[in-house]
Amino acid sequence: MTDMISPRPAAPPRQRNRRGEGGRLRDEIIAAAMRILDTAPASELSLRMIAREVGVAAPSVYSHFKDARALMAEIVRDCWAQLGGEMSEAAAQCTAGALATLKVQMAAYVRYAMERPSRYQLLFALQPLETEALRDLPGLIQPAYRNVSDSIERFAAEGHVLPTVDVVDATLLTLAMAHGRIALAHTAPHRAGNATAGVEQFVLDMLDRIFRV
Amino acid sequence: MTDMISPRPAAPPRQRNRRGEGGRLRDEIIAAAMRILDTAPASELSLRMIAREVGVAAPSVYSHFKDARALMAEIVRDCWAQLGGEMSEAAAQCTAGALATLKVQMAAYVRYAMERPSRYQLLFALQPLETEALRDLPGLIQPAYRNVSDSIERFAAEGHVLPTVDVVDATLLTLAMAHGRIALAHTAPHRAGNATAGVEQFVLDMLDRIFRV
DNA sequence: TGTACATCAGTGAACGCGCGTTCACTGATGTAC
DNA sequence: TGTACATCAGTGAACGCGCGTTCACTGATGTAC
Repeated sequence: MTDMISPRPAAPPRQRNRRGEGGRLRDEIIAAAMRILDTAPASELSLRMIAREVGVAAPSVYSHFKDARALMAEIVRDCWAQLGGEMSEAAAQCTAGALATLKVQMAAYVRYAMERPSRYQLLFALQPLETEALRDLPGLIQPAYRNVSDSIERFAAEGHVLPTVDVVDATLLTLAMAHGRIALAHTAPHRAGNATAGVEQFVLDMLDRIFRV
Repeated sequence: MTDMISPRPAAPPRQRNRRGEGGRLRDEIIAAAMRILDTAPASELSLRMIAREVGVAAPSVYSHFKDARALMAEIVRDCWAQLGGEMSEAAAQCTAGALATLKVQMAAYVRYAMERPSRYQLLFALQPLETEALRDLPGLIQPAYRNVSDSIERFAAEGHVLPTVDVVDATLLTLAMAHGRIALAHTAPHRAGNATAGVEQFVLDMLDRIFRV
């Protein structure tokens, strides 16, 4: 009964790209991976599964990615970019002070993590890949990290005293607190307070308390 | 070069248990799993690998565990118990106030997570298992959770005002902060401050600031 | 305008791997008589 | 004290699965003449 999870429906028949447009497949592959992550756990993602979702034979992937690892690395990269992008977008809408901006950014962070759990989990599952393709990890995290540290720096510039010795520590505290709370929610999704709204509320409350105005 | 990770050495020849002592194998299996987790990532743990480490044929495992899932669940269970146990042990040594006890407990938590990263990661990797064998998850986390919430309750009883609305939230904040910081360290192990001592320092500092005396 | 041809996008079959699981079995060891 | 036998601890071979990867290939399409 528990195992009667619906198998992925077969991809619709696909017509091949026109002559100089083979590059489109690359985008289709990434898009298919994202689609899979919307309904399956990150651990199920595989080259063959992605090829199936696109509606293409497995070897076709090799025209666009060196190997499975490179493909996965690219997907991770894109997820980090999405997360950073959504945080920046949220910040851009916010004209209030630094703390308000930080809260808006972190609300976007929480929503990404809670609404696309598999994508979010992939961000921290890169151990097996790390060895080569993701040497530039710091660069990947950068967009998300920067969103937070910029706001905190602005917060300090507004004349507030930080709850930590420096901006780096305050940034780590902010991200650690949010990531930790999210991980607990993901581990026990049905507990009270572990839905998106509850986690978002928790994180925003904590930001208020940590950076008490 | 990167892939030249030493393969696990073959297990020494094993002599079978005596007549009524077949049950010993069960313990050997769990012990072997723990040994594997000392050097391999949690994702590599498998029934066959464990059997190999014990020095026994794969089917032998089935005399003691219903299937691979039940085996994995038992391992997770044991890891939670270890973590809770080490926290309690640390607390027992501490005769000072509630905050000092909490710090000692969380220091034990951080050390477990940093020194046995694969075991720690297994604690939060139970998604695939969760469906049945780990319905009692709250019960598993309990020992670790209880350590923290008991100390915080004592802290409040000492007359201090909590930094959150209630004990539950303060417990979540404490665990989320620590877990999040640890996860960041695990994701980028070679960054400055991400060694055991750095993470422990961070967590203890934050506890001081969160529960500022 | 028609045709030969190079190129491009993608295929199908096969490989070896490690996995979980099943099955019929083996051989040592303790026990009953 | 000796022997037949049941039981127990564990085995070996085989299964199907999905995976990543390789290889030689096919067939449509645009281009050159």
